[in-house]
Amino acid sequence: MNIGKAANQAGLSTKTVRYYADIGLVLPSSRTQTGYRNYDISSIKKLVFVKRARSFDFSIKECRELLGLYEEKNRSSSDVRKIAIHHLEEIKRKEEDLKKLRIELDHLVNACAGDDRPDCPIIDYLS
Amino acid sequence: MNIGKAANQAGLSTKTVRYYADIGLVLPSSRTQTGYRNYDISSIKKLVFVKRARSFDFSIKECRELLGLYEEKNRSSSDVRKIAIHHLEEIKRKEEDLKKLRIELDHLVNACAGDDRPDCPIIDYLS
DNA sequence: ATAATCCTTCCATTTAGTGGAAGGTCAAGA
DNA sequence: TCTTGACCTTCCACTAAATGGAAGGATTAT
Repeated sequence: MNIGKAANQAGLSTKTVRYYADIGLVLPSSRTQTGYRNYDISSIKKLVFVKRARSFDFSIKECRELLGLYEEKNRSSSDVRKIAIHHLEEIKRKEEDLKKLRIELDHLVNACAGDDRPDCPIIDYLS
Repeated sequence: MNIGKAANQAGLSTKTVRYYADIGLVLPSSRTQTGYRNYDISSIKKLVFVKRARSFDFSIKECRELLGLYEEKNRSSSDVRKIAIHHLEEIKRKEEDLKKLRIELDHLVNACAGDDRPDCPIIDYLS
């Protein structure tokens, strides 16, 4: 399968699939004599896997690890879980941070008249 | 004041302060004959302002706008509020996204035994 | 005088792609 | 068979917001 079709199947852009090949994350199964990348079922499954993992905001590095475990049939689920928990903690931290920001910014926005006068609690707070 | 002291006052690294000067966000008030950047009180206040705005996750572009309004004494607070509201919406969206991710990933992590067997709901979900 | 600690500029690196240019390949229709 | 359009290739530049480091000049302290 050409890169275009493969990308389509995986819901990725050709640019992204080429990028994943460049960084050795998901290699095409082969190349044609004229240099076109070929993707077989197995490699497309890997593209889909990465696409899903990325949608969970796993980094490329983590995707690489998960993909390794995905392929390793005698893996330990604890290894997968470890990566997921670490990422989950990261997500929780970010969520907390955003929540704090949101609450504080919400206060400021509510305190601001938002009219044509210059007085502004938002500016005051930042000053 | 030298860049080192200025950065210290503002709670930023010299690298960052130099970067802000490079991109024209906060320029030093002058230069010595030998090329050292000078920061006066006013420019240090701007550094602090940017530092606080950045801590709210305002982008550099937004910081530039806010800084402009900060300096414009006959501003309308509505202009400030507009920027803040826009940013607030962005934060809310990100927070929502993270929440969804967190809940879903939490389910997966809980469903995973995390032992030495290969069976793994996390891998299954991504496959 | 010299050493330590500043400061300068410039270049590379980070993340995860995206955009575009220049040019080769392939399949279909006239 | 030729051409046209839609593929594909590689390579380079750009994004955001810094950060790290190298090479070398300036200042301060001993």
